[in-house]
Amino acid sequence: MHAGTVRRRHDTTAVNPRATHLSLALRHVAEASGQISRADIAARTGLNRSTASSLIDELITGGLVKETGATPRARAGRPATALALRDDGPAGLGVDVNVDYTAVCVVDLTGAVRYKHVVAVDQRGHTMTEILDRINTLSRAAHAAARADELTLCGSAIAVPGIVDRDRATVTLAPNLGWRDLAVTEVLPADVHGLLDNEANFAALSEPGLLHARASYLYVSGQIGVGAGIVLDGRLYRGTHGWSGEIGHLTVDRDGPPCPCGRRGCLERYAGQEAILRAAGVPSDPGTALGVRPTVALIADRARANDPATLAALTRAGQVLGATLAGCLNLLDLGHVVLGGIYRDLAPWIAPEVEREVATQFLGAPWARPTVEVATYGPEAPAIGAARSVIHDVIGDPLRWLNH
Amino acid sequence: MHAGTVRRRHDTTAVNPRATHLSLALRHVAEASGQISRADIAARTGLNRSTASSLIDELITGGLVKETGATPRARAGRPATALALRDDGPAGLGVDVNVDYTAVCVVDLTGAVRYKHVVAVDQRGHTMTEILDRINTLSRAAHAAARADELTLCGSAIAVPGIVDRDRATVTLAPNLGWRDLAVTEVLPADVHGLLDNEANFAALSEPGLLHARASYLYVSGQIGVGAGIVLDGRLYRGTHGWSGEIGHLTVDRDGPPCPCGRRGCLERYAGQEAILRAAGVPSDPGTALGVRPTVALIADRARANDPATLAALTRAGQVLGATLAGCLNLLDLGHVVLGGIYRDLAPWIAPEVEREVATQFLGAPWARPTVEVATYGPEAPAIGAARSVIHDVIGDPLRWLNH
DNA sequence: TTCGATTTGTTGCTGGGCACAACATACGGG
DNA sequence: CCCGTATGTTGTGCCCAGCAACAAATCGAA
Repeated sequence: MHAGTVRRRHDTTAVNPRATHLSLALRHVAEASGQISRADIAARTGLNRSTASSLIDELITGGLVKETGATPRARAGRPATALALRDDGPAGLGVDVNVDYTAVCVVDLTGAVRYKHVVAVDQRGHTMTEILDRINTLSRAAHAAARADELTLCGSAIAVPGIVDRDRATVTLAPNLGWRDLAVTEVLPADVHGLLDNEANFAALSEPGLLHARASYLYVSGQIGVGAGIVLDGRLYRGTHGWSGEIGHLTVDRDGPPCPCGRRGCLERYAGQEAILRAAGVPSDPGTALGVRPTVALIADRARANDPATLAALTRAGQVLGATLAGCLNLLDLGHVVLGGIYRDLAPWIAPEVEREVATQFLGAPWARPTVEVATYGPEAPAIGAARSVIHDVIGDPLRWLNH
Repeated sequence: MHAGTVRRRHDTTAVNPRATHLSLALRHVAEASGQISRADIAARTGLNRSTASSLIDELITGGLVKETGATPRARAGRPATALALRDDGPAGLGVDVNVDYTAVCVVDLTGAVRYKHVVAVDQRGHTMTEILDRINTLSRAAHAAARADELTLCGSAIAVPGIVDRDRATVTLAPNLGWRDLAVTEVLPADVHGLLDNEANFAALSEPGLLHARASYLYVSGQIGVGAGIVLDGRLYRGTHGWSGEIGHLTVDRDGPPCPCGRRGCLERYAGQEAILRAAGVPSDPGTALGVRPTVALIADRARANDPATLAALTRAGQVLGATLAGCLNLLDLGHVVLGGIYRDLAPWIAPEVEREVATQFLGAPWARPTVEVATYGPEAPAIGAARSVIHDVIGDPLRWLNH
C-alpha cells in the first residue's frame, strides 16, 4: 500500500525498525483477527516473544488492538490470549464521484462497512461547484455518523472516473465530469487528508477476503468503458504514471469495428456496455438512460427472459472478455480474476464464458487452474475500496495513528 | 531482487536495520559509482552522516567499496572523497543453456563483463549427461578465469529455456532440452549456490543502464517463441508461479492461422521466427538450421538485399508485435520497451514499426511518449543477466558477503 | 596572506529497541 | 500432585542510529 503522504518513491530511505515492526505485528493481527496470540506473532515474524509483546502492548494502549479472552487449546501449556482488531478505533472515509451517482462510506479497522450512503444523480446536469458541494455535504454526514458510532475518521479517499495525479492529489482529467486539474480532495473535512485514485483501482481494493491474503488478481471493472485494477502480492500496482489497467482498448481484432479512440476492434467494442446493448438489439437511448445501473438492469431483464439476441450478445461479450483476460493473465502470471462493475450484474451469463476462455487459454492452466470470481460489491465497490485504502495506510504505518 | 535462498515470500519477517542500511548505502554507491561521497549518501538516505560513515567504512573493510581520491569541487568547504564499487571483489557466474549454444560469463560488482565464453552446439543431439558435463566444464573454466583475474565468485545463476521452480532450484520443464524436474544447479561448483530462472527473465536483467535507475520496462525476448521479461521499479516481476511474460500466445486475431498451442492467431504466428521465415518465402528447413543465429542472419541478409517479400514480412511482424506490445504497455502503464533476441538483429526493420504502433496505440502517449530501445546484448544477454542477478543479490544483502 | 565561512568526515556520548535468559503463570496428563 | 509444556513478563546487555562537538580541508574576501 502507498504510505500516504510519505513519498516513498523506492526503498531509498532509511528504515525505522519500530515503525516497521509495529506495522508487521498489526498486519498479522489483521490477517488472523481473533485467532492469533503474541506468541504466534513472535513465531511468524521471527521477532522475540518479548519484542512481540512490547509491540502488541503499544498497539493495545494505542487503541488499535484488543484482547478477546483466553482461547481454549488442545495442547498442553498455558492458554494464549487471543488478539483482535478493535472495531471502535480509527475508520476511513471513502467517496466515489461517478457519472450518475455519488457514494460515501465509512469502513472501520476490521474492514467492516459501518456507514454507506449512495445518491443517484446524473452529475452531467450539474456544475462543478454543485458536485463539490454534494461531496462536502455527504462527507460531513458520514463524518457525523462515524462520530455517533464512536469511530474516529483518520483519513479519506476519493475515487473518480478519470486520470489522477496521486502525488499532487489532483484530478488530471475526468472527461465525464468535465474536470481538469482539479484538487478535489480540498472539499473534504480538513482533519482528514485525502487520497485520490481511479475508480477501478479503488474498486480492486474492495474485495474483503483477498487483500489480507496477499493475493494477486485482476479486478475487472466494467462500466461504460472497461478497466482493471491490478493487485500484486496484496498491493495495488499503479504503473509508472498511475494509469495501469487500461484493458478497454486492447485490440481484439485489428480489422474489427472502429473505436472512438482511433483504433479498430478494441475490447470495449465487444464487451463494453454500449456494445452489448447494440448487439442485443436494444436501441441505445442516451437521453433517458441514467447511467450504469438502469441500463445493466435492462440487459439483465432481457437475458432472464431468454431473449435470444441478448443471450447471444452476452455470450459473445463473455468470450471476447475472457480471451482478453487470459492474455493478461499470461502476461502477468496471475491465477485469479474478479468480475466487477456491470459484469457482476451480468455474471450469470458472462462468468461461465469468461471461465471457459480463461481455463483453455491460460498457459499455466494444467498446473494451476485459474479461478474466476464475481465481485462482492456492486456500484459501492469504489467507495468501499477507497475507505479500505485508508485503513490499509493505517495498518501500513500505525505510528501515525498512535501519535494522535 | 530476490534475496537468494532466503524465502522472503512477503515482508512478513522482522527487519534487520543494519543489513538494510548497508544494502541501501551500497545501492547508492552502485548508482553513482565514483560520483558520490559519504555526505551524499547521508543526504539521500536521511541517515546521519556519522551513520553513513560507519556503513561505508564497513563496506570498505569488507572489500565492496573503495575511495577514489578527493573530488575537486566548485563550492566552498572540505572536498569530498569519492566512493566507487570495487572491481576486484565479488563476482557472479552466469550460465545460459540454450537449445543451440551454451554460454558462461563472469560479471564483477560494477556490472562489467569480465569473462565470456559461448560454445555453439545443438543440445538436441546430445544426452542430458553430456549437456550437464559441458556446463560443469565451462563453469570450472570460468571459475579459474575469475580467480586468475583476482575475482571471487560468490554465486551463480543458470538460465534455461523453459519453466523453472526457483524455490526448489529445479527445471520443471524444458521441452527443447528434454528436461523435466531436473535440479540443474547441482552441477555447478559447490562453493557457489545456484539461482535459476527463465532465459527471458534473466535477459531482461542484462541491460546495463536500466537497472540502476529503478526503471520499469518490458524486455521482449524473441527466439523461436516470443517471451518478455517484466521489470517494475528495477525489480524483475516473476508472477505468482514465475511464468510471467508469456506474450507469445497473446491473441492477435481470433480468426487467424492455427497455432500448435491449440488457439488461433497467436502473436508467434505473426512475429515469431518461423512465421517471419514463412512469410518471407524462405523454405523452413529444420534439418540444417542450427537454431537462432544462422536463421536470423539469413533473414537479415535478405532484408539488406531489399528482398520485397522479406521486407514485407518484417514490416508485418513489427506492426503486429508493436500493436501487441502497446496493449501490454497500456495494461501495465509502462513507457519503455527493449527489443532483444531476434528482434535485436532485425531491429533496423522491426523497431521503426514497433515504435510507430506503440506511439499511436499507447494511451498515455500524449502525456508521456513511450520509448523503444534495442537491446545491448544479443545471444549473451541471458548469461550476462544471470550473472548480474548474482551481483544484485550481493547489493541487496551485502552482509552475506561481508560474513565471508 | 589571513581569517571567516562552509562543507566533509570522525569521535564520544546517549538513548531506543531488540535479543536473551530467567521467571511467573496456567494449563494437560500421568 | 507433580512434571512437562506453552504463554507472557521482567531485567539485563548489546547493537546501532542520532546528536553534538571537533578536526580537516577548501573557497572567498579583506
